[in-house]
Amino acid sequence: MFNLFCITLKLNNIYLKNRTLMEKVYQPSEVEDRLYKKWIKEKCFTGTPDPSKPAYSIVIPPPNVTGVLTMGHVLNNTIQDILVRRARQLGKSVLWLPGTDHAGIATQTKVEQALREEGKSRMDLGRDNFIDHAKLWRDKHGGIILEQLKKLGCSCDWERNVHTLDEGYSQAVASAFVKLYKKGYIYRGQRMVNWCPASLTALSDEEVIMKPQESILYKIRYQILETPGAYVEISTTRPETIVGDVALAIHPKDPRWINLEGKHVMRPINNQAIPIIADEGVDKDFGTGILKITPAHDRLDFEIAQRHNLPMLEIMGPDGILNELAGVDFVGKERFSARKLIADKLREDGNLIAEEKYQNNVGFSERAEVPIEPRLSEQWFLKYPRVEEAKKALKNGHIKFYPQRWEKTYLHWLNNIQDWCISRQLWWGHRIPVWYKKGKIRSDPANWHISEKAPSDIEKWEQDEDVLDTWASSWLWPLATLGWPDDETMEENGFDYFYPTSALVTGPDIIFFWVARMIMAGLEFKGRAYDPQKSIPDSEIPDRIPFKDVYFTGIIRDEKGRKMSKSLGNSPDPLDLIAKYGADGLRHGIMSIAPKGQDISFSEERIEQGRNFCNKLWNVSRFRLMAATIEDNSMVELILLRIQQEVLNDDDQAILLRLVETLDQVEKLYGEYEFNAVLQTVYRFFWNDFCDWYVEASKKRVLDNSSKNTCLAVQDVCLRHILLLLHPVTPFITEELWFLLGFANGNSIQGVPPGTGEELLEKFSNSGLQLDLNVLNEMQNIRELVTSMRSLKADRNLSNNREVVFSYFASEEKADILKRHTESILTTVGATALNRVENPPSGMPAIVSSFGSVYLDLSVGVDLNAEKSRLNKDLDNLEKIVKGVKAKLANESFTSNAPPEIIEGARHQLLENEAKLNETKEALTALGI
RNA sequence: GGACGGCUAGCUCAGUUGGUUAGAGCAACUGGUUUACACCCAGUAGGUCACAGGUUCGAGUCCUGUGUCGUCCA
Repeated sequence: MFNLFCITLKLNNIYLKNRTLMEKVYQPSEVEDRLYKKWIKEKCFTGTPDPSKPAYSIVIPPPNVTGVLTMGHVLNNTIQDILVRRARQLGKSVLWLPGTDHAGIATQTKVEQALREEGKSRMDLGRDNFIDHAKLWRDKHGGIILEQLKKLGCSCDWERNVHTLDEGYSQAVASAFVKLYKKGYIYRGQRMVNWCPASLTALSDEEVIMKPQESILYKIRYQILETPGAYVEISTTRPETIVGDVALAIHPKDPRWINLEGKHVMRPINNQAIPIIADEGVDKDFGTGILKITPAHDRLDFEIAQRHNLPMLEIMGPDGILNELAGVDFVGKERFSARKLIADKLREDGNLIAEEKYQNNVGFSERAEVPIEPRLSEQWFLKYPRVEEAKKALKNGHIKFYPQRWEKTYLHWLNNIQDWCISRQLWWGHRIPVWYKKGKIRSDPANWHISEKAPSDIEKWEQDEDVLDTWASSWLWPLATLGWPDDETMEENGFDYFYPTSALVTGPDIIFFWVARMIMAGLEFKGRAYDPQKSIPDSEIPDRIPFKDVYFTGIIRDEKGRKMSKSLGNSPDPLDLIAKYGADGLRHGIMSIAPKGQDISFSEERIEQGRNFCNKLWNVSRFRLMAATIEDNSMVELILLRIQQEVLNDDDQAILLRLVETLDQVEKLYGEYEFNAVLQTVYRFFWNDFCDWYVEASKKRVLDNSSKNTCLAVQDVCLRHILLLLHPVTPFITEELWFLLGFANGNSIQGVPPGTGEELLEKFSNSGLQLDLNVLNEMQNIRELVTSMRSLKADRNLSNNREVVFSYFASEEKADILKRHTESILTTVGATALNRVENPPSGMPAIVSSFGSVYLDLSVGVDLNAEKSRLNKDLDNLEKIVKGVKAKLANESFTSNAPPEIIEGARHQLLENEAKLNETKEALTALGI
């Protein structure tokens, strides 16, 4: 029995010992996985409406369900995680709502590609089978990215995860379509659209990327029928469309060609007489000023043809292959080979006058990366609702953009807005909720059934085959993820509490695709319905907008400045980086190089720095634990109780005052989304002030029982706040240390506010601690002195751990200050003595400081020439400064115009530098040269 | 063609209403195994702030123009 007791005790001791024995190098992987599991288990990320607290909500920009994590995601989601974690610390009730996007074209393309590898096409499967197949594929590959986000530490409410093809979401999409249709915003029409011959679908203008291309400009002659032997000349980059020509056009005010109007020319391919017309739309300055009109294959030509009642000759199929109307020679030819064939034929017939290299802009399909084809087709279009209100929401400051400059881009797009082609000839997506009477003409609205529900006599109807543009579902994201439009679901999800969301974090590349459209959707759908002709009252705008702040991140580029993309293969795998540097290291690294809205050039070295930072934090905590066991650190007030005012020295006061400053600066910077400045500020305080100075200076004091407790308590106060300030950026290590250093008392760091500088000062004074503000400036001078003294040693090749003796020559007043700081000076410089002398000693290397001259006592020989040249260099610099400031002060317009504090500063600067100048001269003399 | 952004140390970037001698990290170089950390410490060197004008007592900062790289729109 006794033995058993002993064994248990022993085991307990080992356990306790292991718990406080920290690894020499921080090992993130075990910590991160363990803590994430704990947080999930304790439901720390659950977003619950709590009327007693302010709400804070963010909806994730839904990544493509079948995508994988990229560096862009890392940046974007780290920022969101920082925001929500900070909000939790500040006592808000927080929801970060995650989800994924079905990504219509992108996913369908991938699935079809996989099918092709099996030798099948989607047509072989049929629509229903294909969709089942795609769903399986989605479920297999989908969600990988969500698991990756968890690895990164993202504190989303995973139980709320939404996918755009979920049933509820799909109903929201259908409902929005019906509502918009009923209000007259949606119409069906035969229009010129951007057609992607690879994906076989229409695209919106936003999905077309204009790229400059090296093309050939073909100059072609057409014979004028009314005057045999006479020709006109036109220029085109697309000769294959000649077979679809129905006219030539001139500008009505072009004197060169006005007499041609009404005459006819012979089309040089598939010979046929076509008229010459005059239209304002013709560009007089392009080529000869004569335009060939191919109405079915060009946007401008289509408009001109409509004005002149010209026939639409469609010569190309949806797949970009020429049809029988192109004539027997060209039917079945692909568009680019047809271009060559037709050019050859023209050349053969002598109708091709010239071929010139020509750079023009060609529209490419964003997804399929092939040139799009303007094509006449029947599609559904949306006339955007609430365009004016969307402008107003920004102009009146209800929505704020960070950085602000993106406002211009947003407003410019809204000012030039075009109707949105929302139908896509795909299967993967939200099927358009429109049914047509079987056997009747589809273009007649009398034969339409437009509703969220299929008609009851479904056998007499057939549903529109098309699906909606993915963005026409994701523009409802903030609404539908919170349950809109179903009242009961909205109530369940806390819609009224969490909407409008607090912030949106996204890239400026989707400002039109997504941001602007979400704003319009919010304005249109949130709250009561307004007649399209009636604008929404200003007072309602703040409740309807989907988010208040929009933070646009930069684009991550590689070392060569190229955008990181999967196709270039220049993006590292974030999971590899996490394995190598820890999620905290990655987060810290990426945030430290991400200035607000500026592009980021990625380099792995930065991530390494993030890891190093974590390791430093780990080790200084380890050092703290080695100095003494932790007492009750669960409240600042308890830590402060251990500080004795009479023991508190200038180092203590200075670091506490710097902490107060840092708290205020960081608070301000978080509010301005200046994350890299947050990190810079914390870095300076933590590394330069706390580790490099305070901890070093206190090493001896910790060994002295009279100062030990005070000194460690000051360290604890600093560490506690450093952890709190950093927690949003590096959640794992801060939580781990929060427990190890005894701040937790069983509770997570997550809900603890860092507090403001003012609050901390109040706690100091409540604990009877007085801090002298003058100490900060004085410590700055002391640290500069220490740097000079170290430099003096280093110049003599004395390693910083070699202890030496210094003496100084200074006024009574300065000497008093130096005496107060002797201990930390000796510790930090590595010296055994700092003695005041009555006269400047000769033959010793010296430095001149704001406290007077300091001499290094050397038993070893002094290189007099080296000393002399060093001091002369200082002298030159000082003379330059003194001369400059003197000139400034002698300038009457300066002394009469500049503010008093600037003049005072200049006078002070002059005095100080003159004193240094004199002392440097004396030091030179003292060297005896 | 229009709009916006960048150009500051070898590299990546700070520099917030114009105001004392322009800062940091990395890299380089020198020295260092002092009871935290070599993922570290100390020190050194390195910049005519893209260029040209202008405003001002004073410009990296404001204005005009130019160059250059990038993004978006047409």
